[in-house]
Amino acid sequence: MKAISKLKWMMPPSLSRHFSHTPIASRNVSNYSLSSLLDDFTRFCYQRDLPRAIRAMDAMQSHGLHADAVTYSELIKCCLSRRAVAEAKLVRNHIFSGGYYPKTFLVNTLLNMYVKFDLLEEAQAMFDQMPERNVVSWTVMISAYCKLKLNNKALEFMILMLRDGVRPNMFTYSSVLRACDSLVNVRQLHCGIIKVGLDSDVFVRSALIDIYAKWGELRCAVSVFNEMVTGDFVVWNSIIGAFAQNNDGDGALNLFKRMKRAGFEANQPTLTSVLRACTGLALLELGTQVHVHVLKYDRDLILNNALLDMYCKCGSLEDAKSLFNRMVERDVISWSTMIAGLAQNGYSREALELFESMKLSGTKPNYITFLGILFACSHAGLLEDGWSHFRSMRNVYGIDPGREHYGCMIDLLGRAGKLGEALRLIEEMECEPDAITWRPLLDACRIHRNMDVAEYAAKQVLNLDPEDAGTYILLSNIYANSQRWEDVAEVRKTMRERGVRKEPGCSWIEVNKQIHAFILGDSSHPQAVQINRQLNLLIYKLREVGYVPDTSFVLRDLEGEQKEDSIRYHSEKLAIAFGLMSLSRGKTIRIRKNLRICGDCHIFAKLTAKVEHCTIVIRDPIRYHHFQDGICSCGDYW
DNA sequence: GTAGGGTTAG
Repeated sequence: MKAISKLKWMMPPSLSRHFSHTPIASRNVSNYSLSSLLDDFTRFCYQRDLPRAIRAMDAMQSHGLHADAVTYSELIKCCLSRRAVAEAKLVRNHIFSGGYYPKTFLVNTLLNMYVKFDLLEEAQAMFDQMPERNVVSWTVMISAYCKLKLNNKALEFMILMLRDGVRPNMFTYSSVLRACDSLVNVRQLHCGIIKVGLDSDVFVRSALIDIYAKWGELRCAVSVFNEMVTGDFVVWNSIIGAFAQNNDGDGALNLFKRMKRAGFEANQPTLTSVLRACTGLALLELGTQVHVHVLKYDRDLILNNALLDMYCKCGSLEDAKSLFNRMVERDVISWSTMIAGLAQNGYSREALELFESMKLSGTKPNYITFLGILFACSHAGLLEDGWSHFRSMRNVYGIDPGREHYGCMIDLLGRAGKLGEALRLIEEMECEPDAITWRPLLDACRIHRNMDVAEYAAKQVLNLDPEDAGTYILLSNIYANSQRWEDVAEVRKTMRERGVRKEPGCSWIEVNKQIHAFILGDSSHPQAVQINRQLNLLIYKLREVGYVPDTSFVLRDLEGEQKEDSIRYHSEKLAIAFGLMSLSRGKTIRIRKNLRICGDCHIFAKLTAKVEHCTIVIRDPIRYHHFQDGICSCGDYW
């Protein structure tokens, strides 16, 4: 009897057709109790009643009884959904306690279970012992390695699979695409996909769009998207996310409109991508509009985090703080976003206080949290706090400081004028210093006018990043300051030879949900004449209260020979003038720019805020300046 | 029957 019940499920396919699948009870009435044991087990499995199913399984085991593979797979699903690892192991042992090797499909289910429980080594051991592996077995392993970002391993498995004569299907491709660590890889796989006609599968399509976007090939992503005949909302989300990721906020927003016109409703991932696009463009008005859509998902953590970031990046701290306080659930990302947001907007003390609340709340800070903390310390010149948080990273939280943390500390020491200590810290670093490490030291040298260290630091940056236009200009300015004209000429020659071009200063402002861009001295704006008139008027008014253009900053521009004239038309000044004339009184003027603000524009903005009784927020690539009543939130320290 | 897609902080 025992033997028959075992054979019922473990029989090799070739033999099983010779045996009847008639219930055991009907063959032998005296074994009725065994049959009911099996029935109980089956029922509990399908009812997802894990404790009773396990008890029934124990009882069966003592009689050597086994159920069919589908029932076991139900039980495994139940263990998975309850994250019951110990029970899952009991099930595995029971399944393997028979005389035959279980069916491939059942082992695949077990494999998947190990992977989901992050027991990859055990999964790998089981995979190695499998007498036969089908496309599912291979795909489970490949997608497990993809998820762990062990890309090489995933691609290696793909090759082993092909050598084994198993053909990849759409499941395999949609997983393995993520493992591509070069565009060449993506294209090779794409060829294979087209060859076997799997390019029409929507999963494969969204994976292709995603990976092309990751490698910056938006055009390829768009062609994959355009080939789609039937709509699919995840593919829409992929392409919107692709544009958002590649900093093409306009493209993302246009697609979002098209998606809505095509009759697809925006869900959380869509809205998160759209928010990311608004964040990148600092579109507060549009972002606030998206907030209305988000209300439907007001408990969604990821979406709230994206919204929080949008408010921080748009420099609207009041909205950010009120959202943060309302959030029912907060994770390390919410806290880190809020801390970094406060720090970047000049509220360093508040950022550090929030960090204390975070610790009290029981959320563990991570690598990124500390970047915000150290940024807060460095931008407020809090030397002691900086050191103590920096040391606590390893001592208290077991996080090894990375280059970026060292960069913050070097920034902090450098700004405090401790250039020697900063240099020593670079020498002490365990990781190789890179351009990001040297650049803050270079900035500090400029502030403290230490030409020797500056020259050294600039050369280090250019060794590591020969394309860094800002550093060439800084170096040439340092030489110019010391009247070393031959060296100035040499730097400019190197720049020309290497084809390095200075990015022109550009500022953006949102008026009536339209973005207006201004470039240094640009007169292409339809209202250029009025803007110039407004700007001149403003400068006249500011001179009355003591504004003197600070031409020493002109030295930062290679093209700055015309001195006062060139800074007069810096892009942020044009944007401020335009904001004053087109926004209603009392509305905050929000400007985003691609380069860091110069000292003259900083004074200009402070005085404008005072004279015109308005608030101006300028976001540069690193931080934010809130100008109000003649002062700036950065405390003139940036 | 078992395996696959889109979203958040530097």
